[in-house]
Amino acid sequence: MWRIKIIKDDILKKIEHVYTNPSSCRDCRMNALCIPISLRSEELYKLDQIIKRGSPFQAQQAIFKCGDKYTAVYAVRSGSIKSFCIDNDGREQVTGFYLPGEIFGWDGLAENYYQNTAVALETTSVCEIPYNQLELLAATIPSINRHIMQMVGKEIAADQRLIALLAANSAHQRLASLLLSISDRLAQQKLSSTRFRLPMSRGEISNYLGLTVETVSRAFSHFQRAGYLKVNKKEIELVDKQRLEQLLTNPEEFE
Amino acid sequence: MWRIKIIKDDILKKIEHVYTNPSSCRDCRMNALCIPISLRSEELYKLDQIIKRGSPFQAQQAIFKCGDKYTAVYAVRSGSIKSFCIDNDGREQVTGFYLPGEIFGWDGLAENYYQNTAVALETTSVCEIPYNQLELLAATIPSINRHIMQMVGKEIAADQRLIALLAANSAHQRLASLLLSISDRLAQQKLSSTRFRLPMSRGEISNYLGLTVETVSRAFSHFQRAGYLKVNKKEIELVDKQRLEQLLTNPEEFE
DNA sequence: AAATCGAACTGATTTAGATCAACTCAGCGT
DNA sequence: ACGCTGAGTTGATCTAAATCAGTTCGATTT
Repeated sequence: MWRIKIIKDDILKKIEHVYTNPSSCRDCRMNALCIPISLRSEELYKLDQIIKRGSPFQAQQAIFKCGDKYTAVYAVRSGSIKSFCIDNDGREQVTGFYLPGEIFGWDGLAENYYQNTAVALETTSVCEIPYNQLELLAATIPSINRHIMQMVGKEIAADQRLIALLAANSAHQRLASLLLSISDRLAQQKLSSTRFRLPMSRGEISNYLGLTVETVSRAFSHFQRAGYLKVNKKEIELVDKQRLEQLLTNPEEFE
Repeated sequence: MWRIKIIKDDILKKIEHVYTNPSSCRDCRMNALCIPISLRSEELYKLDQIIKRGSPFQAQQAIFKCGDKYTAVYAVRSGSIKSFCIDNDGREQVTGFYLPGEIFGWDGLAENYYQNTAVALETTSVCEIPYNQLELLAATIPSINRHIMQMVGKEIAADQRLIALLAANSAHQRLASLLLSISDRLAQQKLSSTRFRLPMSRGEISNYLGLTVETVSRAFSHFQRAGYLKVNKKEIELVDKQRLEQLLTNPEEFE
């Protein structure tokens, strides 16, 4: 008991890595998410060939930095990523969180340089997909090209959802929306959608949602008092998911 | 004199249309913006063949609606477009404004259905670029494919800039940022970047910026009093552009 | 020219969330 | 065991922007 307790998160993640690190897309339990289901086996093989699987990143380590030459997009295999840019007044602005099975790094497309910095929130393994090789592959395999466009489209859709959230929603709605989004995305990986550990700090959440830490903290407390969820630092249990969903559609009652 | 004054904007735009409507990309004065400069002449010809140039849209007319099957992306030839979606609580949320030379409609990529509605803000001509034909073209001409990815990348970059704006900036900063953005984009078309007519209403601006009409109106008045610009309904003259730019980087003095 | 209507502006009041200021507590090194 | 540190929470104010309530002005109708 005691022995297990004192093992650090980072070490646990490394152990997990050894047991979950697949050597090919075929074996990867994420593949339904990041690869077209329709891909035939020889196509999958070709995609497999160009993907680089490096050793995992430590917490706080950058996968790429804003201003780096754009060379690849990345799929999260395990762990999680935050992406942020530096805005006009020089402060960090978080633009996205990426969970296993999700692709990040599309922001380099326009200028050939990344517009964001991507850092690991915890020990994180990623698949690196060199972009010029992917481009080549896309030119020969139409289904891959279509899938690429779909993934890029998802990034646009996610960004626009965030715009709508920031433009028109209250602090409570913003936090509820983030929690529900994480819950849904975990469900897609067949993980528990009601009990999970947030990989990011309160500060990162508040920055992402355009709020202050204090407001986010109070929102968490409020939700807990109202019985919608249970919080213990980063551990979250969604008790009344339906209620949280109602909060998004109804600007109405909350006491 | 009198005769000219009573001609409606819409009619003027139609007259303009007759004289500026090009029959091919080669003749279009926007082409430097919406077509890769690197495109060789036979490639340009092929692109030209697939583009449909319909008759102009009236103000308030929809180019496509949210939920429509995704068939094409569009380039603004003249006029302007607003794009909006319906958010959780059923209200309209403006996600973008598009000026001549800009491409809209990428939001259909992920789901094969448009996530937004695009409507003309005034009489507006667009080039329709059927997507499956563009995809075919991209597969055979690498430079077109690269250009497509670049345009999509621009959309992502623009969305992320808006996210940063909404998450971390004051009402004054948001409005200043929009005005400067429009100014820059007009400059790219070799139009006046200091005197222009806003195609959208105060309501549309405020919705886009996540503010109320009153706040936007007050911000305009404030800027005028401070001598940064002159406003007359939708006519804007940027007098002290530098000052507006400083506002974005400095959360400091404003009286 | 009078009446109507809607977009934009302005003033007064309210409020959600920011800011400022303690305080708690888990992890860490010594 | 003993401070030390930094993330997180909580409470007390303050303020930017929302809300509510007219007013102005130009265009449209009659």
